[in-house]
Amino acid sequence: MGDGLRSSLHHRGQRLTPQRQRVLDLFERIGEGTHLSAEQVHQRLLRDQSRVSLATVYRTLRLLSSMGLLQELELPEGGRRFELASDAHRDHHHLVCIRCGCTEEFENPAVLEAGQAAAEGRGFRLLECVLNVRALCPRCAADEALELESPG
Amino acid sequence: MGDGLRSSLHHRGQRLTPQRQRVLDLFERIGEGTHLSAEQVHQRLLRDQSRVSLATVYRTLRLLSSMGLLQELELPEGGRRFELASDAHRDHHHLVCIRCGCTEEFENPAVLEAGQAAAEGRGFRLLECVLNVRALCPRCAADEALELESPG
DNA sequence: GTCGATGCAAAGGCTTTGCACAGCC
DNA sequence: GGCTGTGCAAAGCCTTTGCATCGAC
Repeated sequence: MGDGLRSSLHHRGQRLTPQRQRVLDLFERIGEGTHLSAEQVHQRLLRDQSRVSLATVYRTLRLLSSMGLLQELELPEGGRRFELASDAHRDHHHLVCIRCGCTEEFENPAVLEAGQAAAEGRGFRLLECVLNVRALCPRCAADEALELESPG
Repeated sequence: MGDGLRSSLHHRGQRLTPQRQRVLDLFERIGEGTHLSAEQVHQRLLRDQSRVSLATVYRTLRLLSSMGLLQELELPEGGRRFELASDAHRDHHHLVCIRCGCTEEFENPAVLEAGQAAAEGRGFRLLECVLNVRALCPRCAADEALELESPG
């Protein structure tokens, strides 16, 4: 545990520090489906008695993303968020409620195929294929229907 | 021209101002495939002798997006950008070069179907379905290959 | 004439950066 | 021991907001 990270870093002439280890540990502990902002990562580490400065959290999130260990979500609402990017979990997509912010994940090979077709047809080399479905979750859809009946 | 916008605004108790007209005009003039940031909108309007403050540009972009006349892109790199959201142009997707930022658009009904299936399966009400494909364009892929051969 | 919209400048949030010191290799 | 990484605070960027004035209806 941690040696994979260590050697990946060494290949790049970089070092394994306790801070980097703690950030990656956190994401591994909370599992694949959870999306955290830099601020949330910072808060959780403080709660765990792991003192890491916010600046280092930002630097580490960028580093781990560039190494492919984390993945940045492309959801404009609510700022940048990151999640673990495990192989088993790659090419999954997000269903986001625009009202309460809750997210569900799903997979569908047709999406990757569509991205590949588009990239190949234009001579692009595909790197990543991200589908975001914005929607209302069942609860928020019900709430909204109520508000339309009796506004105010 | 402009009366559709006027009556849409009046329905909401809002007014058609020259500034709002100018922003929408700009997007209609440049066509569907072009994505502009708030700053770029501001610059173009200045160039056209249409004096609109940057604050108003921001307010207007948000307004027109909430009315469904513009659509915000979800590309983290390079800040928020907007494009015209015509019916004929809905449900198109973006192929983005992460190196030079150039974008291509494409359509593929399989993407919308995937989004609909995910939403329906979980009881969500689908609003929008956005696929972003990150890739290297032919030129940047070639440049990168060269750099790997002879770094520095 | 009223009430919403604009322009300006200041404030705000989030993120990055400069620098001295700490600590990994 | 050298050189990368950290922490802190300051700066930076993009966006929003308060307020007086303007102008659409």
